[in-house]
Amino acid sequence: MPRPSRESYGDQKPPYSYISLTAMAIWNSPEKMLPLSEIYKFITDRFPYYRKNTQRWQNSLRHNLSFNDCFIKIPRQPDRPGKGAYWALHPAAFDMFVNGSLLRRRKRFKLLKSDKEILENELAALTNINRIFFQPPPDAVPSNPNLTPVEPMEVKTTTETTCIRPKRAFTIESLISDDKPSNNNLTITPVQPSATHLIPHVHPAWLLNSGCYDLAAFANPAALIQSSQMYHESYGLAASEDLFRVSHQL
DNA sequence: CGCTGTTTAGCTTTCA
DNA sequence: TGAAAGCTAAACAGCG
Repeated sequence: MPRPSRESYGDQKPPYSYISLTAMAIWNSPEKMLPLSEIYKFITDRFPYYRKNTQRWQNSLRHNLSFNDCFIKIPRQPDRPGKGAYWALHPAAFDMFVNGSLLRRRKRFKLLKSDKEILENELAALTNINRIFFQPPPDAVPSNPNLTPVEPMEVKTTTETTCIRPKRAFTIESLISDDKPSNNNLTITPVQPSATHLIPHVHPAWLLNSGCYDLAAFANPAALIQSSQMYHESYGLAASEDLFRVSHQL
């Protein structure tokens, strides 16, 4: 018997957790990140059940976003004013769900404290980069002696940066195979950041979803581009297509 | 002021 | 049956 499609639940509550629904919404977005209001919209558009009692489930959903490390809050870029941040999926949270199912997760995705600190540090660095690159050119705004120029914050760099791509998501293979090191890991060596090396307008979610955790890679455009290309060729598109297919089958 | 985000608490459900 | 996962409620702070 064919399984019901997502749209066939009608007023019945869909068998997805809030985490699954949120992950679906984020993955269906072109940029793989959404503001809270768009996550609400995705869910209410597809699941009529959630068009009522909005206060209740939206509160639960916000709780899940804050509580679970699998969701990353990404500050808005200055050219995208609005309320609230963007939310993305942590790249290491790909294989949370049992047998590729969005019904129940294998285990809670929890970052180690050290990893969490690294991530926060990197997001702070990105916010700083955005501030620098989205600052209007000096000749575009009348000089105002009351404004303090933005001083670039020091971006921590390492001599070696490892970009860890997630295992191919939602396959039995990914669930049963070891996390043994492989050539899936790309080692790049960033150079010291400078104004000419930094890439403007690269969004945090793009970087995070490309599996590159260390934003020092910003300092080496060639490595960043190479990393991105390899990711998309071997994993990125396939992984997102898998999730998209799964979320449509259920 | 309403929305967003965080946190705590208590309960139910599911799984090993 | 205990632990983990999930759901709900609520209080509160910050921000646009």
